[in-house]
Order: sequence, then C-alpha cells, then structure tokens
Amino acid sequence: MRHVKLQATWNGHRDCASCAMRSSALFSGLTEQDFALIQEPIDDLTFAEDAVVYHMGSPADAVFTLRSGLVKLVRYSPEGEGRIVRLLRPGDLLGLEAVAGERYDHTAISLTPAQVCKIPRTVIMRLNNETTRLLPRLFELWQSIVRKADAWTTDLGSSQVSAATRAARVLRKLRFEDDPSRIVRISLEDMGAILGMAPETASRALGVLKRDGVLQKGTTRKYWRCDPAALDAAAEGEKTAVDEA
Amino acid sequence: MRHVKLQATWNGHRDCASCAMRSSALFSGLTEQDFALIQEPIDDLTFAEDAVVYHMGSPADAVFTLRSGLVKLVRYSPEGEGRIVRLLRPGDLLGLEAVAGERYDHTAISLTPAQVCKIPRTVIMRLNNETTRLLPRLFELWQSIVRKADAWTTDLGSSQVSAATRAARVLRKLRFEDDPSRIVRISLEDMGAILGMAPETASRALGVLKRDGVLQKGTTRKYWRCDPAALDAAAEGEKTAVDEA
DNA sequence: CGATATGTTGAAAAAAGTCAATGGCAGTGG
DNA sequence: CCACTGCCATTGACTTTTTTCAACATATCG
Repeated sequence: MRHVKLQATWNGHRDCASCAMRSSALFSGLTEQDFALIQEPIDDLTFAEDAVVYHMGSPADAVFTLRSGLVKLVRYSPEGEGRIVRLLRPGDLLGLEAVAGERYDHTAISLTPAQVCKIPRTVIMRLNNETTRLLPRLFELWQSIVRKADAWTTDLGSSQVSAATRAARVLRKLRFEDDPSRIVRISLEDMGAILGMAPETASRALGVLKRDGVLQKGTTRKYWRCDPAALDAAAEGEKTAVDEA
Repeated sequence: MRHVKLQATWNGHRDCASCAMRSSALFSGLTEQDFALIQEPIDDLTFAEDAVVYHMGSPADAVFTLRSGLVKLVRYSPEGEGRIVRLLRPGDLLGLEAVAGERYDHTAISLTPAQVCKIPRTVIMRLNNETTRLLPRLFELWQSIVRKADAWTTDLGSSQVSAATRAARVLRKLRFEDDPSRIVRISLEDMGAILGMAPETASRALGVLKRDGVLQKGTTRKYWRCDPAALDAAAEGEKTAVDEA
C-alpha cells in the first residue's frame, strides 16, 4: 500500500461570501446577512496527493468542501479490505455525516493535491437555527449523495457488463474539467477498489481500451489521454471504429 | 417479467401519535403538541405482493413509512435494465427524495404484501417550520440511507467474494423479524438484480448453500428455511461444518 | 544508480455467463 | 377434479471472463 501523508497545510481563513465555490457548494442560496452569521473561521487547507482528510471512525466535527483536486472515499471492512465508494470532484462536499452523526463513515484520501475548506459543524448548526435558506440546499446535497451512491452500484457493479466498459465509466469520472481528453491517472489498486476487481484485471481492461484507441499514455504519470467521444462510446459498451478495423 | 399489480387499498387515516411505528420511524422525537401540527390526513395503505408503491421519475409528493412487509427499490437504466439498490424492512422510510427533489429516483415494489403510511411532503415541510424536533431525525435517516447504499456496494459488489457468500449476505437481509430461521423467498431474477449476476448463477449459489446445509426449502414457496448460525458463517465467507463432513 | 513500488503479461485454474433442455409447481379452464 | 399451460427454477454443457500466482518490465525516489 502506498505511503499516506497525514499533513495538511493551512492557508489562512476563508471568506465564504466571496468564495468562487460559493454558488456550487453548500452556501449557495444564502444572503449577505446570512454570511455574517458565520462566526467561526473557515479554514482553507491544502493537502498533498495521498493525504488523509479525515479517518473513518474518527469524531466528525466538520464538513468539507472540495475546492480543487480529486478525493476518494474509502470504506474498510472489519478485515481491513478497502473499497472506494465515491470519487469527489471540485464543488462536492465531504463528510456531510458530521451534521447527522458522531463519526465519519469513510476515510477521505486525496488522489491529487487538493484544496478544501473546513466548515465546523457548529457553523452549519447556527445557520440552520438563524436562517431557513441553508436547509433546502442541505436536503438537495444529501439527496444527490444518495443518487450518486446508487448510480455507483448500478453503473459499476454488474458483472454482466465487461470490465473494460466499467473501467471506461470510471475514467469518465476522472476527466479534467477544463480538458475532457485528459484523465487523472489512478493506481490499478484504486481502480480495482472502485470496481471490485483484481488490479490485474483492471490493467487488462485498460489494455483493451488502449488497443481500441480509446486511451493513451499521458506525457507524465499523473494523467492519461483519451479520445473523449470514443471513451463515451466505450462507457456505453460499444466497440470503437478502431476496433473494427 | 412478473405481472405487476398497480392497486393499493386504502385502510383509512392513521393517527401518528398512537402508531406503533412512531418510535422507529420519522416521527420519533416529536412531542404531543407537534403531532397536532399534522393537519393533513395520513393515509394507511395496503399493497399486495408485486405492487408498485411509486414509480421512478414520477412526481414525488409524499414520503412513506413501511409498517409491515418487504419492499425493493429498483433503479432502471435508460436501456430498461433494472438493478435493485435497496431492500426495505418495517420501520424503514421510502421516497425520502420527496423532501428534497421533484421526482422519485426509484421504483418501489413490494416483495410481500405490505402496509405503508403515506405522508404528504407538506406535512414534513410544516413540521420543519413549526418545530425543531423533526430535523435531527431527518438528518439521521438520510445519513443512514447513505450508509446502507455504501454498504450495499462494499458487501455485495465484489467479485473477489464468492457468489454464495454474497447471496448469503442478501439472505440475511430477508430474514423474518420474529423468526430468524425463516427467510422471505425472492425470485432468482431479483436475486440477480441485487447482486449484479445472472439468475442461473444466483440459482447455483443458492444450491451451494443448500448443499452446505445452510438453506432449505420452506413448506411454501413464499419463504426459505435456514440455520441462522450457519447463514451468518456463510455470509462471512466461511465454510460450514456440514461442508467439511 | 540502484532499491522498491507499481504496472504488465503469461499461463492455468476457477468462476461466471450463456444457451438450451428439463423439471416442478400453481393457477386455469374444461 | 384433473389435465393443461405457463412461468420459474434447476441443471448440463460449453464458452468466456476473471482470478490467481508468478515472472518480468518499468518507473520513481532516495
């Protein structure tokens, strides 16, 4: 297993009212007066690649918004086997269970360098007491998490669908926002932990996509290249034109 | 595909304050005065086996509590393939997305005759406006749904775990509450839709459990019999004593 | 520049999918 | 009441996929 970094660097406090993330995340819908209710400081944190944002089972005292980077949520079985149950992208929330429960349900680990805002649960509680504008957003976010979890099962969890097709579906979740032909490269172990398959099988699945012209090596080991249209086709389970040649 | 019944029978209105389900479901934590705020009538409905409680994509205007019976939540892909993403038991909520969204995310179908209470979204909204005692419960419930969805992926979705073991884990979710040796019998198609495998594979997996002495035929086709301890062992991936003989 | 991690590939075994035939049970209609 | 019919469930035979174990290649980091 890869060495895991524990440290985050603190970039100071964040003014939520002027944050670029404001509209896509938790606090959209709040008014200027509402923001004044946020009395605690919101920490702005930077994590290196492979750093732990929080641990499964540890006391959940804050919710996080992901400002940049990519984060995996890992759920460990009692035997120590880990499965990745979600991939989080900029704008997504981490650790929403802090609002409802005692402890985190996953370990959150960065797949790339990541920037997150740490929002103490007390801030959420106060806002909920003082304004009605947070709640609908909270419901929506919770519901979208459920929807994503269900989609994870249905899209990635069927052995009637080929490993290559399911791998392509994962790759689509890993595309760079600004360049759909660039894909964040994750380890085969992680790919296996997402799809519930052995890393060798994941390697072979990616091999198929490469031979079909869907996927190429990137110039650095941090990412792959792809043909976006071919990737979409592969994710639907179709064979590519290259394959038929 | 099995014929699906569409009809529910109406058993009158329900007084939530005196409901046996009250403590395990949505309204635990409310006071007597809070119950007075429920002005709309709560319908008490009975569904036959294989009846649809609500359809995926239809407008979501009510949340349901399951009072008795067993319900599956099915998510259909655009191609019409259905996967079961959750099994609901008495005390569970159905259609919580009505509080957050416009439409139901699944089709809810009864696996046995089922009794449900239909709670209009407006009731939830009013209670949330008038009292602070509903919200924490709502958060908890939402979080427990996420946790169940994640457990579904990790417990049932790994091809490194044998089909028989995963089938045993499903069977554990189907046990009668009052008699842990009795298991609601579902079709092999449903078993396959839960585990993402072909129904023939599901049949063979159950065959293994039968040969190992974990599972037996019931006296009617509505249920199976099992050795509870052996089932637990099988769900952990262990071989039974019978098997070693 | 080498030590260690991760990725790739091969080969054999195990598991699962698929197609097809058979068997059993329940409900229907004579 | 019983044979008929239709729907599942079961099983067999075969194919394909995946796992597993192992060797080897490649890349990264000290």
